[in-house]
Amino acid sequence: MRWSTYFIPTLREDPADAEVISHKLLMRAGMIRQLAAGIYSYLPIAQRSILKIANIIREEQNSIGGQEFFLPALNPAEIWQESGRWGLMGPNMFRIKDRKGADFCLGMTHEEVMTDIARHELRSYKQLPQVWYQIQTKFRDEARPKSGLLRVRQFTMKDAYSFDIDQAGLDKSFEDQRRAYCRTFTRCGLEYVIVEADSGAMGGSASNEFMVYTDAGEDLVASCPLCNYAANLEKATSRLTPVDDGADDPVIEKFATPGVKTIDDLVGFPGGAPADRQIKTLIYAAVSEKGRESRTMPLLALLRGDHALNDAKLANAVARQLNRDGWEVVNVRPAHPEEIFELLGANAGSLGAVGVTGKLILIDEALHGRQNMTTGANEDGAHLRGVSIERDIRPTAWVDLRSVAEGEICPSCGEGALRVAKALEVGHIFKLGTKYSVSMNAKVLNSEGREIPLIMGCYGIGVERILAAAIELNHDDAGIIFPLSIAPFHVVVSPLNTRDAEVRAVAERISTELEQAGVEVLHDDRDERAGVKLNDADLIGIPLQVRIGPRKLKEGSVELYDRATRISVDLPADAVVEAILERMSRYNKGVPTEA
RNA sequence: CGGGGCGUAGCACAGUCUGGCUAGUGCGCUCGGUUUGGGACCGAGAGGUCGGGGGUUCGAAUCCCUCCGCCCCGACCA
Repeated sequence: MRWSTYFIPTLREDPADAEVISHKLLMRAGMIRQLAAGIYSYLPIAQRSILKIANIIREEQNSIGGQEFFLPALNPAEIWQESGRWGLMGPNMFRIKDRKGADFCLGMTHEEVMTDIARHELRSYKQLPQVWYQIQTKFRDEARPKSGLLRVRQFTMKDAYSFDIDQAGLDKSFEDQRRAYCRTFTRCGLEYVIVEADSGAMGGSASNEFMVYTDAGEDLVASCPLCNYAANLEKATSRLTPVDDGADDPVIEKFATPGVKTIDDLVGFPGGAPADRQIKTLIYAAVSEKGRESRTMPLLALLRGDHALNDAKLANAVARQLNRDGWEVVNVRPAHPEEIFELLGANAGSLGAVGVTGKLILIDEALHGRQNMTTGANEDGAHLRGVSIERDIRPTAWVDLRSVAEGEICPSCGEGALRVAKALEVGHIFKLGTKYSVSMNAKVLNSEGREIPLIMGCYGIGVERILAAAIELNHDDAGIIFPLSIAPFHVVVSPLNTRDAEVRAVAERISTELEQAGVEVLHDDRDERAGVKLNDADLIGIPLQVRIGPRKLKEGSVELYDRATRISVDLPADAVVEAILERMSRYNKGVPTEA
């Protein structure tokens, strides 16, 4: 490919509205341009990388028996209504009407379409298992698109679905995918970690996310440096060191606490208590919907005074309590001050659950067995001490509600101090079970002739996120450093002085020979100064570069430059093709084919 | 949806507070010349509904109203 006629509009300066590194470099390298918030055009070299990533994904899916489909992005409302997600997806789903006024949406994912095919075509356990996937554009009307390609409204996703007759089959399909994901991300040059993840309100059991550690990520991952425990903060747990509560079975005593509004206030208040001897009482409101009906229910969430509530854990716990009789919890939000006063007769700062009955009370497991605690008295300016939890509080359910904190002890090995770091989700696999097969009536006959719902798994990979993550992980002050496997080209051939006929001729010859050997070459035949060519080549991150200058060429040599190390070696001009092939094969051998 | 910021040439920005010459600067682009191993130099040019609409004024990029778009923080994110 000749650079002079190829479209790579590089920029010298960072665009004003780019914040994260991958966004700046994708723009500067001439890979993407923005069309609207969270909507990007992929220019030629980005498209080349994306096709390579997609192809690696495809090869690994095919290797575990996956069969590629291409499904409609445009979906009729009916199938989403059937699965119950037409309402659940809320404003995150793009919705349109056709000319007759019928409702359609743009697919955010394809459980519904796949399940629809499965229920029409799969009849017998003999046809199972099936692993179906596609690589398609997905649409999500994100409330806040951001960070270049990391959080967008239109993106490419590989989504796979497995259909099995039983749990053992699902376990195998899941494990196949897990291994295929490991190989996929490794081949793309990403360092990743597999974490335990929240499977969300959508149900399902096992759930693993594939995360890349980067500050550009939006998730938090807790991991143990001593064992292989790693979990999304929405799921992570830890072991706590016991707190000494002092005297057994004390009596409850009310005491005046004028002006005390927070846990901290009470720590410093005479006769108060340390934070880990207090009960934090938070009031939330759960909004549920059933068809067009909507109702709001207040609830109490109780935690140890120094512990932080995890919103995702609370939302899941509330859904488990309230999702029944067709009601679906759609939002769990902090209660408004008026709602709090109406519920407990006091204002935030003096709230507690002692003596509260007939309300939904969720209590964090870390409070098990605790006594002689201090909490609000449901009377402004007053608190209670000597509260023994099992004796004095009647919770609806004990649940895990708190976020683990850095430094707490690993729940798996019991020794390591957990670390918490930002990470980007590039893949997510989980066991769906029968949620969609039941709601959409996708059944097959088992070996006993009985009709049973298909057991499903679903497995997603964000294609552009792999590209962006690769850049977040591999760059320097000169630009992108692409892994060979997903680089737009393998080699840039740079004649450094295009006025020199000999330099031009050698560049032509080397480019042609490389192409004939199957190497993807970008021949920088532009009439530019050497500095421009070298800087552009570094910026777009092509792994290898052949630099041909008049001085060294007089002695018969050219330079082979390695983008990652920025080291170049002089080689005889007629030895460079072989040297490149050797380096490329060494790289390819370095990539494991088994996880 | 709440809070903050921004919108002037392809890109990055100045000018706006305090209304007034022909709306500037750098990069990029075109032409001519010189130059040629880490984003060259000289000269000459092209390129603008100052985000849209409305208003105030003798006069609006600048002041007022309104709408739109984009970025950041938060909420949200099967």
